[in-house]
Amino acid sequence: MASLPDMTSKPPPLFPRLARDALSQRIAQALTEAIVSGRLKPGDRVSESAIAREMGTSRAPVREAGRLLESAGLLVSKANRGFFVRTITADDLDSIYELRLCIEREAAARLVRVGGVAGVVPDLHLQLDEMTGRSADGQVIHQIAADLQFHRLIVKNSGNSRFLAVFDTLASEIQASTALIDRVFDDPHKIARNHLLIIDALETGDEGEARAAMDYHIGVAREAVVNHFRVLEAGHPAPPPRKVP
Amino acid sequence: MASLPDMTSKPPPLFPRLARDALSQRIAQALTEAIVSGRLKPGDRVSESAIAREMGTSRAPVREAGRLLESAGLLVSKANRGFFVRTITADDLDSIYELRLCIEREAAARLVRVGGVAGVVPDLHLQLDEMTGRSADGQVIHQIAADLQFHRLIVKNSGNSRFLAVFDTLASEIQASTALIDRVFDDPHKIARNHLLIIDALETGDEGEARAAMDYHIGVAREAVVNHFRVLEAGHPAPPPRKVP
DNA sequence: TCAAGTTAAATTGTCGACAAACGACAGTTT
DNA sequence: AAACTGTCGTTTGTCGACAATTTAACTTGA
Repeated sequence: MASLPDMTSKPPPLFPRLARDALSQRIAQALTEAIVSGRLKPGDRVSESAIAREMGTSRAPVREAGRLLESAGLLVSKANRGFFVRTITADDLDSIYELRLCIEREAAARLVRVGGVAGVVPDLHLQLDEMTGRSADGQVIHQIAADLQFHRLIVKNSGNSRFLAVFDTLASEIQASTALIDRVFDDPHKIARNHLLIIDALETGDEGEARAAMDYHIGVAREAVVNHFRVLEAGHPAPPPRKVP
Repeated sequence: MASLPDMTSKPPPLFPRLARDALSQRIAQALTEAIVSGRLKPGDRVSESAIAREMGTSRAPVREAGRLLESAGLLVSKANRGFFVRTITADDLDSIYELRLCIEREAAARLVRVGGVAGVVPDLHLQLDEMTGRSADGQVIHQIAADLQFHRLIVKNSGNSRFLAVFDTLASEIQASTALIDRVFDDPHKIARNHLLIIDALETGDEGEARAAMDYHIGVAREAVVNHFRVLEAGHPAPPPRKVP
């Protein structure tokens, strides 16, 4: 369905009508890219005027982009001080993973309940290939992105839009925080095998199985990531904020 | 515990830091009040210029307030069209309550786990009094607010800051949607009794008991509210948007 | 009468400018 | 020497104005 050409509206949406408002969004995207890639580090100041100067726009759209990323959890704003890249502690990450666990556990169960498993399994396999492919060329960031995308597919197809909204927020925070990590935790093929277990659990058609698989999978990731950050914090007790354009 | 004076931090926050940025926030608060009180109805347009004219400010802070409420889920923005009061469907509410269930179930269990029950029970009883008091004078809106506040206390003291962040978003959406309701679902004293059951469960010190109590309590509310909205939707298939200053 | 095309009004997106607020540094006092 | 106070430069919060877009109102034609 939804594949028939729509005769009622204009013929070709050839060029995706780029709304004027897109300016804020493009700025937001550029900032996001800078954060998840690690060019902007936690605690760094994000100056409205500096960004505006660099990008050749006024401060207004930069401000909007900042607010956008603030609600996405990538930036924080101090009154009369401006925006700063959010500093994420190990405790924060633990809270994030605990919430993520609640969401994804239910999402997996819900996906089974509404009978949407068969529809997503092919996409899940595709995403898995992407994941192992990315890890081959040492692109840790892209590998993590593909990993999150795998989980996102499950959440999205669970049918609860709020689950997806929360997941997206958490995912961007996780992606941003893992920008500091330069090594993979596990052998890529082992990770792929773990994800296969999730698919298997989904295909049993048992809600309890699906929940349990998610519980285990995310629990493992949680422990690994949080521990990694705890030792990082032990080494860098208070990283001094850098001034970045 | 948590009752000893904290010697490590500054003594008293004697004067509460009043930031200049408060302007946007005051506008946001005024808009929120208008929405939850029902003066602004779902689908209504919220014009930047009109609001700015009325409040005697420029459009910039109004815009910020709009973005703030957008991330809070009270408004939606269409490109080049401005802000509109979010229309919430029965399905939306069902999704919201399902998410709320996930959060609060874990929050209750977590509260028990970290041993914070004794610290909040007195506050919970105070909030319960507030709730029954409000319902006496027919202030349904305030009663619902007090109800949400009760639940918020539990979430807040659970110790996971993300739980609270999500809950606050959901709470404001619930509060806004229930602005359309003009009658109480249940006898106030029955509601109070139901909340007492939650307190009892928390005091058993058993995580499973706490979870189960929340499951039941929120499940009942979910069914009542969602059903109420389904019949509302049957009557008002597509309420036409009103133009409001 | 209704439909489509055209014009006018209103509203948003963006811009540059101004004043208040903050952080830093220096000077003064105890 | 330490702490407080005053000044200075930088950055944000806010403002009014302009350009682009949408909405409506109006005209025209079948």
